[in-house]
Amino acid sequence: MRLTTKGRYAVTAMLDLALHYDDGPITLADISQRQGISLSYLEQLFSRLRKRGLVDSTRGPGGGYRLSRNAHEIAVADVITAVDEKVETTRCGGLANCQDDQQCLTHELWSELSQQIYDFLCGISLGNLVERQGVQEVAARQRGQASSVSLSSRTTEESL
Amino acid sequence: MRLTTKGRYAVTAMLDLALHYDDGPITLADISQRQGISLSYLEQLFSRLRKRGLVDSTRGPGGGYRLSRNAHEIAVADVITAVDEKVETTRCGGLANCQDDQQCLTHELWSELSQQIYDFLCGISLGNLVERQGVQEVAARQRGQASSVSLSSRTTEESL
DNA sequence: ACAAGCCCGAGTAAAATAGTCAACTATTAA
DNA sequence: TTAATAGTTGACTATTTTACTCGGGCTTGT
Repeated sequence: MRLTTKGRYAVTAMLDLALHYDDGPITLADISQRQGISLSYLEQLFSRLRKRGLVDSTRGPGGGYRLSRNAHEIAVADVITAVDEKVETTRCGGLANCQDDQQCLTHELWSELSQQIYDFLCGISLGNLVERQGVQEVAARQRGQASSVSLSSRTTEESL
Repeated sequence: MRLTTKGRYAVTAMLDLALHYDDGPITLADISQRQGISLSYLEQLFSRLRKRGLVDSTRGPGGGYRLSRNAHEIAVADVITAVDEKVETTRCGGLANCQDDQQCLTHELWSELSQQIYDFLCGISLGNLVERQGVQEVAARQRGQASSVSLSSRTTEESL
């Protein structure tokens, strides 16, 4: 299946956006610092998120990103499929041509698993996550430490 | 998450073993031909399956592999975890040290997903699969075509 | 004008995957 | 006792994917 750091980062970043929804447009630099994701990589991810209509962007100073709709209307599955191509466990990508142009012995199994995963991720929205105790705790911690480490050469601060 | 062709091949091969349980020990060459998996690769996989006690082996002519216990007592999850290391979706491998030695914002989510997947794969045994209509059909097809294509340089037949 | 910030595409190093190969050892049939 | 069958092991390798970086644009507020 396709569930990599790309998808994980995207969900984390989107959740960050959800948590700071009231603060107006959020810059990628902010997310980068809070979540420890490189700015360049975030740009790449948000390009896709924007194309899929999950976020709106504002350019220029004071600009940034914000969720395009209510956090409860954005499922984790939406975010992942926006950046990764698929949530699929079959080799053939659901085409059932796995073996000599015919369905392999375990095709059905992987199809079901894919569906299972997809359903699970569809059932959880960013809004759900925001409400969670655990998430709140981590978010509070992140507010505490004023973004100590800078990892990207492109972060705003010239700490080197 | 870790769900690759390695795991898929292993399940397919084990299912083949389950389907041909009554035929006595099954050689890897047989599985290779029926399922289109290279012999060398199967060797690697079965080495692990044996170490995990999922199959018993007999050496020498007439030898081969067989399931170590009833197909209903072997879950798909057992097979996958035997060859792949983990069924885990978190980056940190469940250690919760994802960000600065502390749990990242989405750690909980991926943990739950992992559990979800694991539960699903635990709930399905090789025995369950054998009983399925779809699997029966594919198995019948495989019996029909007397293993037309040989893909490995190491297959027994000297068809070249 | 200029700086903040988004936008975009190409390029790349490292890691993981999917597999190969060769040289064993054990067992059985002839 | 010899030859053939089949499992056993471990090292090695090509390919693919991942996870990025880089450099340059374009927009817009001040």
